Formats: sequence, C-alpha cells, structure tokens
Amino acid sequence: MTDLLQQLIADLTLAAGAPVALERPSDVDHGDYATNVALQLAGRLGRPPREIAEELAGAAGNLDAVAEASVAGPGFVNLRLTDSWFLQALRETLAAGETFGSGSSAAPERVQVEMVSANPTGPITVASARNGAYGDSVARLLAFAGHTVEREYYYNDAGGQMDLFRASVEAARLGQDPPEDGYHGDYIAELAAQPGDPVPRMLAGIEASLERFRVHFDTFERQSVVETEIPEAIALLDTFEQDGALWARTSAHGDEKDRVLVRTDGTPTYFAADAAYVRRKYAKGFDRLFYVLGADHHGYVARLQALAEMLGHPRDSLEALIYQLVHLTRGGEATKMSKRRGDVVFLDDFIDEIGVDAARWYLVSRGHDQTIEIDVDLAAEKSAKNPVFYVQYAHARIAGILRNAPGGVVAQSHEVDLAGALAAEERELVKRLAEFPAVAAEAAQRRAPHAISTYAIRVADDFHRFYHHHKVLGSPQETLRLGLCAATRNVVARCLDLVGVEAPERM
RNA sequence: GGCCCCGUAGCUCAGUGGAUAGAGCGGUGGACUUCGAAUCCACGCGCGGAGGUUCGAUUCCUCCCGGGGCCA
Repeated sequence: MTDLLQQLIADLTLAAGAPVALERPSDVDHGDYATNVALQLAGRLGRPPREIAEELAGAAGNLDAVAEASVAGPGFVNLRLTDSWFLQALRETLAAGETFGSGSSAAPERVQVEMVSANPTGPITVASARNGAYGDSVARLLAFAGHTVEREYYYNDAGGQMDLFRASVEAARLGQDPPEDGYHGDYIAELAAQPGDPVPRMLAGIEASLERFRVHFDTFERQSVVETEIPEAIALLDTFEQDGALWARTSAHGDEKDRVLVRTDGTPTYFAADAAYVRRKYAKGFDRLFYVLGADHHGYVARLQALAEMLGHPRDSLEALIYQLVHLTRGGEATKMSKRRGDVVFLDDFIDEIGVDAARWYLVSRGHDQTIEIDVDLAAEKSAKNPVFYVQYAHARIAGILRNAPGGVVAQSHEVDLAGALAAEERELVKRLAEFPAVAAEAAQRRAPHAISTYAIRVADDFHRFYHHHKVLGSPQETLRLGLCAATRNVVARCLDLVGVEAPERM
C-alpha cells in the first residue's frame, strides 16, 4: 500500500469511526475506489446503511484527494480522486524506485526455507522443480518483505536409498543388471563411466540444474552430520519408554499419536534424525522454519510441529508449505513419474523444451494448493503464447521507449507534472501500480507467489492498453508519460524477479 | 476406515464476505505511412448438489456427489 493510499484510508477511517478498507470497483464508472464500511457498520449501529453512507460521503467529499464521493447500491461509498492525487501517487512510486513495495513486514524475522531436498539418486525432476520454483519464490517474497532468508537443501547421504544408488552404479560398471528396485537410466551409465563415489557428482549435477533454474542454495545439510546430534535432541524432548523402545510424546503436542525415537534394537528412527535436524535449525538462530513439501508429505507436518513445540518454540513457527503434485502429460497421455524406471521428465529436459522463464512462470502461476497439469508437448509448442512473454514484452517495449527518450533520460519524480487532464488509461495504470505494495505484502503473508504473476499480467494489460491509446514521445505529456513508463517498468521488473523470471531489455 | 487438496467459461486457471464473477488459450471479425502488431479492439459460455450462518456467500459451516493424494 502506498503512503498516499494509507493516508486516504486513515482520513476515511477517522470520518467513519471504524476501520475502512478500500477496493477497486469492478466497474470503473463506479469510481476509483469504494468502501463498504457503511454496510458493515449498519448492523452494529442499528441504522440504515445508506444513511451512514451519506454521512461518510459528505465527509469524504471534503478531502483534498477526493473529487467526488457518492452513495450507490445498498450503501457503498464510491470515490473519484483528483488528477493531482494521481500525480502524487505516480511521483511516490518513482521516488521509491527499486524499493517500491518492499519492507512490508512489521516484524522482520530470520527465517530458513528448506526446499527440494531430494536425495541425490538421480537428476532433479519436474516434480522437485515445482518445489524449488515455489519455495524460491516464497523466499524472494519474504526477503522483499524485509525478512532475512536462508535457503537450505537437506539430503540423506547415508541411508538405504543411497546404498541402492551406489550399488546400481557399481553394477553398471561391471556390466551387470542393477539390483532389484535399483536405479537405471542414461544418467546411471554416465556416472558409471567415471571412477569414484557417484554421490558427490550426482549432487553437483543437481546443484547445477537448480542454479540454471535460478534456484540458489546457501547451505547443503547432510543427514549423516545431523544424526550425530540425535542424543542432544532427545535430551530436550518429552519422552517415555515402552516395550523396550524410546518414544516421543508427540500426541501431547498436536500429533495424532506418539512416535518411536529409538527402536528396541537401539537404532534411531528417521524421526529421531528429524528431531535432531529441527533442533539444529533453531539452534542456528532462526525465528521461523519453512519446510516446502509435496502433498504426499502432509502427514509429517503434525509431528514436525510437535517437535518444535517440545523444543520450546511456538508450533506455528515451523511452517509447512504444502504444494500439490505436478501431473505431466505428453500428447494427452499421462507420463509415469517413477524415478527408478527412468521414464520421468527431468528438469533439464523440461527447460530445454520450454526455457527457464516459461518453466518458472508455469510452475508458480497457479495456487500451490492446485494440482498442476502440464502437457509437455503443448507447453513447448505454444511457448510463444505463454503469458510470461506477454509480461516480458511489456518490459521490453518500455525499455525500447525509454531508449528513444530525448537523451535517454527520464525526469526525476518531482519534475513529473500534469499537462492537462489525465486520460482514463493513465489513471487506471497509476491505480494498478499503486496496488503493488499491497499485492506484494499479501503474497508474502499468504506464501502465494502466484498472486504476483496474476498481478503482473494485469499491469502488462493496463500498460499495453495505455500505450495503444496514447503517444508518449513528442506528446505535450511526454514527461509525465515517460515517468509512467519508468514506474511501470520498475514494477514489472520486480514482479518478474519475484517469480525468478528475467526482465529483458529486448526480445 | 481416518486425514489432506481440488470441483468456477470448450481447455488451463485467478478470485479466502460485496455491486453486472475475471484472465490466458482455443473460435469469429476488425486495427500497423505512427515511440516495438510478441500489441490493441469487438463478439460467447460458467461458480458440482442440498441445507445453514447474514443486510449480502464462488468465498464461512454441515452433509452428499465427483477427481487426486497420504496414512492405516
């Protein structure tokens, strides 16, 4: 929310005597902004909503920013704002520059986002790519909101899966079939062709794929290291012995049942490693822990939160971000997603087909609670029709206009001024840009990067419409319109960055 | 059997209490001697079903139906 909008809301709240929320009416003829506060107050005050609305409209009409305030429908107050308000709003976004919309968090935290975390038994798949695309965008949103963010990748370097993986590579070296349920595929043959432990090389390959995908990790954590701290973690938990095993009393902390930590034979469970890992994370000083998990892991959330609580942290300071699975189809037929059978779609192949920008956009432009269905053939074939290019084109188009500006210079924000009445398309675009801080704040709070891509399309839409109707260079309003272009470019570039997509100067 | 997610336009999806529910793709017809036509403009169809909560429900609650997932 811009300062100007906040000021307007504060003034209206004072006039109404109750918190006012402004919204954009679906029909612009209703005004620039509207509020339903009279409808909400009517029940509480026992008065007709229209009567309250009339009073509020009268008070609002006296504000400098308001050109016209009217009552409509059952008790909405519609506001039309003055051109000078729009000018100020534009100046504000220009003056903020790169920081426009940032720092929305009232209480910045140190947070860790743990994501992907696939064991290095094969290349990253498209399913894991959704984890990375979503997790990384949430991390970007959180950082933009003012939090300090670390991205971590966690993997099991010592379990049965890794033994099977190494055995599969070894079998390939000897020209034998892989063990039962072992791994195969071209990548196994490639790893077998090189000597030594294949695990570090596999991990390096995964990291390279993710870097190419613009998902960067600050830290890599190994389970073999975490496991050494199991005793310290267990000492801090609420435990009891039964049937010769050691249990965590997770049922007293929101989990559906208690969990075994140490089996009767003395070996720790995976859950014990989880406990050590959670303890280690908090010990590093994080206020909040994010686990980005596929929907098939939703059953783990309660026990992880139980661990947080037993370790003395609020259970909701450990947040699981659950995303639904990706279903790939090829020519309308479902493709199998079994990594061990080697018929899965790898991230690198996916990127080769549709590009990093389209891949990242596609994987976050839907709600994380929504199953994604992607026809790989269609995505590749129709990439030029992908909305991501529509948004990128708006950026490139503006870059072109600004290159052609006299001297290549755009006026400073305070030099931007009105030159006659603003056109409808100009007012709509300014309003759209003014929404950005609220959109970014809500996207961060809801951990919902798809709100950014949805918004970016609207910005591009408003800009293309503005551009089509109004000449920028050489017009009497050149300075103002160049300012509008520059402000739009900043917002579009920021939106693209928040979802990991490049903002091209030329296309 | 228990739990989680989802049913919105022909298709893929936005919309977590407001006015006439929006985009993209696909379809039809228009707009380039003009700063970038990868653009713009015009035209159609829709909230799975039944109750409840209230001034008002696609949105919140209950049940049912349908799709996906996890656990047992």
